[in-house]
Amino acid sequence: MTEDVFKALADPTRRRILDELVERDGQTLFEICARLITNHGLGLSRQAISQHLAVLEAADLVHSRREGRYKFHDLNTEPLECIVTRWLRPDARESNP
Amino acid sequence: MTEDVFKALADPTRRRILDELVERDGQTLFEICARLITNHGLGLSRQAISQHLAVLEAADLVHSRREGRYKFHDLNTEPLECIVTRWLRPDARESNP
DNA sequence: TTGATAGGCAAGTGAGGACTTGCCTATCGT
DNA sequence: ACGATAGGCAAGTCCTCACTTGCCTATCAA
Repeated sequence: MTEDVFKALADPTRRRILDELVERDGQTLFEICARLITNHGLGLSRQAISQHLAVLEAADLVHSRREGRYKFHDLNTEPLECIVTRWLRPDARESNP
Repeated sequence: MTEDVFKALADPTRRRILDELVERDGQTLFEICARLITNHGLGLSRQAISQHLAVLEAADLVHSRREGRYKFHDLNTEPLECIVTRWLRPDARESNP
């Protein structure tokens, strides 16, 4: 489960997708493709982005809702929190009361 | 630079190494090999662990200091912080005053 | 109903990365 | 000096994964 989060974040393109979703939730596949090409110069096929979104969904970093022929994608940052807490030292560091 | 952090965290074995270092700093290569096999059943070659440590060092997640014929490895959790903050929404969430 | 739009499924290709194996260097104890 | 210990370098294998290509399904507008 949390293993998938690390794999999902390993790819640069997937991180760019999260960058786009953090600016605006509810984007469709085509919108993400367009924004990746205009904002980052990433000229990838639609199918490539679709597969990336599937990986992000499997990692629970992206939630999707289908409406008609559109499928909207929302960012979910919750799985990111356990990444840092995993390697926090038990001994008091800077921000421990 | 921060790109290397994601790549470093992508591998399960490297995450186990960080798990061992968070329990005790200053372990040598052989100590890490031994602990991986006893605590996690990971029977990898010494060279494999050495290469993993090199990746972790390149990502600045591990600092190393050489003393005589020993090389001690210390954990550095600092690069982990920017991972989560990258996708934090500007709009106030739960922990925003 | 027809055409256009939004998305999905499946197989194939190519490159990067994890791991091994073999050999070499450096430091310590006796 | 010698053997033992701790670690490094380099080439080779194998497999995962990112990406493409081709074709198929579903919804909307005219």
